[in-house]
Amino acid sequence: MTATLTIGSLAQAAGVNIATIRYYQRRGLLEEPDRPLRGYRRYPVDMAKRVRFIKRAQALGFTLEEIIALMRLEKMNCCADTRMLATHKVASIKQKLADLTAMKKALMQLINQCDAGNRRGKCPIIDLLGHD
Amino acid sequence: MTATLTIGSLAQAAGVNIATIRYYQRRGLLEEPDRPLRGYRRYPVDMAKRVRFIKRAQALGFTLEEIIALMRLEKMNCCADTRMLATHKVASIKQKLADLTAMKKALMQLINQCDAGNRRGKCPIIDLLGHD
DNA sequence: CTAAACCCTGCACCATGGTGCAGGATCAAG
DNA sequence: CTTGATCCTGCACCATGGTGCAGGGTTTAG
Repeated sequence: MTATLTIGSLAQAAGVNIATIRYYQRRGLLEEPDRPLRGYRRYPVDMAKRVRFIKRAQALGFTLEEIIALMRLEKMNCCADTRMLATHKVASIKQKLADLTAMKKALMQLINQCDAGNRRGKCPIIDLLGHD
Repeated sequence: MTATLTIGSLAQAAGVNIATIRYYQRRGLLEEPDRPLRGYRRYPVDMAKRVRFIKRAQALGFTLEEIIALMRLEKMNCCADTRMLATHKVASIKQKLADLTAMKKALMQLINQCDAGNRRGKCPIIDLLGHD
C-alpha cells in the first residue's frame, strides 16, 4: 500500500524520462524499490518529490555526486563530519546566492535602462561576476 | 598595448586550461582575438574577467548557450526582445534564489540540530525543494 | 482470450563541456 | 645559436548525465 507507483507513473509525476529513473537507481540516487509483481518496480508516492528535488538541485549547478551527498546528510546521524560537510555546503550556497543576486541586479538594471530609453551605459553583468 | 595576454597567461589568470580558452572561442563565448605575431593569440587583460564570469555562471547551473545569451544581452541595444529575454532570465534567477535559500535554511537547521544534540527530527531539505 | 500498453535487461548511442596528444612552428633567455 | 618553454592546428578521447532500441515477458481493458 505504501508502494503504488509504477516506474511509468513515477516518471510522469516527476516530469522525467523512465530511463532517467532507472539511471538514478544505478547511480545510487534512488534506492532499489520493492518489486512485488514479477520484477516490476513499485515506488511509494513521495518518491516523485525526491526526483523533483534532484532535478532542482541540478538546475542550481550541483552534480549528481553532490546531490547524493546532500541527500545523505538528511539521513545520517549527526557527527563531526556531517556537521562539517553541511557547513561547507552552506558556504558554497552563500557564494551562489551572492552571485545570483548580483546577476539579477544587473539584469534588472538593464531592464530599467531599457524602459528609460537610455541604453548608453553598459550593463555590468560581467563586471559584477568576473572579479577575483 | 590593449592586447597583452598570451593564451597561457590568460588561462592561468582565469584558472582554466588553455584548451578551454580555445574551446570557448570555437563555441563563440570569446571573440577571436588579435594575432599580431605570426598566429599567436593576444588577449586584452580584462578577458580573464570574462572567462571567470563564464565559470561562475556555469556553477549556477547555466549552460554555455545560456551564458552566450547573457553576454549578448550586455552588448545589445535595447529592444523588445532584449527586454523580454532579460525579464525571463530574472524570473528564472528568482526561482533559483528561492530554491537555494530554502536549501540553505534546511542545512542551517540541520547544523543547529547537530549543535543541540537532538537529531530526532528529519532535516527537510527534500521536502522544501521537492514540491510542485 | 487477445491486443495494446507497460515493464524488464542490456547495450549502444547521444550531447555537453571539456582534455590530451601528435607534429610542427615560434619565442625568449643564456 | 641553441634549448626549453610556449604557441599553433587538428583530431581523438574522456566524463557526466542521460536516451533509444532490441528482444522478450507481463498486465489489463475490452
